[in-house]
Amino acid sequence: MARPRTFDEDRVLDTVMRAFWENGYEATSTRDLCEVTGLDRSSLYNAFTSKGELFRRALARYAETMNARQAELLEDRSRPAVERIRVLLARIVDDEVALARDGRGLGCLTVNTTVELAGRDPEIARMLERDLDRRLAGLRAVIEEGRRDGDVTSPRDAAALARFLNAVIAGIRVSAQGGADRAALEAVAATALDALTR
Amino acid sequence: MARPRTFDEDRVLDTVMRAFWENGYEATSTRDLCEVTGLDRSSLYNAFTSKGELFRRALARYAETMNARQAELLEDRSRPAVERIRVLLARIVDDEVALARDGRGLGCLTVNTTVELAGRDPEIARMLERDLDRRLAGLRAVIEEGRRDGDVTSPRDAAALARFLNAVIAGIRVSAQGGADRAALEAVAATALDALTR
DNA sequence: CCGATTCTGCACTGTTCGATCCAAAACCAT
DNA sequence: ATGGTTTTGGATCGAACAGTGCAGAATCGG
Repeated sequence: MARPRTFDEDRVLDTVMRAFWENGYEATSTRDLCEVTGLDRSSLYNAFTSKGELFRRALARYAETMNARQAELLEDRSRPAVERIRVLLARIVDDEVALARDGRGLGCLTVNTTVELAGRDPEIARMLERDLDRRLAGLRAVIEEGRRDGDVTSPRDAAALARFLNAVIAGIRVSAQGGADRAALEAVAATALDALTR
Repeated sequence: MARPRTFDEDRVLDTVMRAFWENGYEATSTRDLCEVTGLDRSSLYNAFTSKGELFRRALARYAETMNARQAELLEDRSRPAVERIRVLLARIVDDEVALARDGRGLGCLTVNTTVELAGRDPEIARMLERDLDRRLAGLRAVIEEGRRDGDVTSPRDAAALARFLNAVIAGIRVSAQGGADRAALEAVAATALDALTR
């Protein structure tokens, strides 16, 4: 063994993730990353090999964290299934409002990355696709549960409704980045629920 | 008068717009723009002053074109109002499927720009906001019409439903960029309509 | 305390970036 | 044709980019 790291890898990843989240991949330079982490470029490259790899690590961590939070909420048996969906949407709205800067939400790193990179980076596209599949599966499970409870009255199949919810969530995120205020975002969320409980 | 342009300004703007649309603002270099337009950098700068200005011109043209297409459709009195909304969503799905490359949609330049630039470029944010207001107004008008016809049965106010539709459209666009196929996009569109006609 | 190993700071690489300069070519009105 | 004006291509600018090499500092097992 030899000289140990002076930084915590996960803490650095969180900081880096935030920078990419706020400004996107292309607009964030390795210098920017040094500035926000307080590390030198050597240390960064020594630990993460390249800007692209660092981004992939940060994206993976983001997806992991967010998916865990969502799963925890969606699998909470103490609430009816439809109520869990309502709370999920409410939390997304809350997050967008809370993280807003200059009246604009931050959006979601996976949505932002889908828009910026999925079309020209196959590896990123693959990561996003796996994450999407997991999220859709989680949503579908809750929707089926809600249907058994009698709360989800829409005749559409659960996969379609899951797709719909996922699209609405992306739409809420983009709307927040476009400057929509809390009331507008809540209206979108409430209307989306109407489609499930019609 | 003196030597005239050898290129058509609008044709160049269309080509440039397409490049920005496909790869984003940051990832498109002025060299790339020269390549796709066949022009030299001098000509580009002489006609459009800067990369940023060129982008703004291309974005304005995109928003103008798209808004005109949408307005034409939404104001078509030969169809019931709700039917017009259905056709609008169908066209968006069609476009995403038609313009797809490697199984991924192109998305929408205004959505892409909202995600990439709205948070850190106030002038772009202003442009997008004006465009959004116009689109929301158009949607609201059709929704109110549909309500008078008795087809829009949702009790939510028209502004909220317009916000909802706009968010769903963005969600469809992002989903297409994420690799969703035609069936998935159509499911999202159909489910969204359920919320208006519940 | 020492030797092996790893990390860190700084200088530096070559490349590409957006943007500019200038001379030559092209055009129009007269 | 000629003069005035604009466009065009090519060279070039300084700055910023992602990434590297290296010397020395730091830390471990022994």
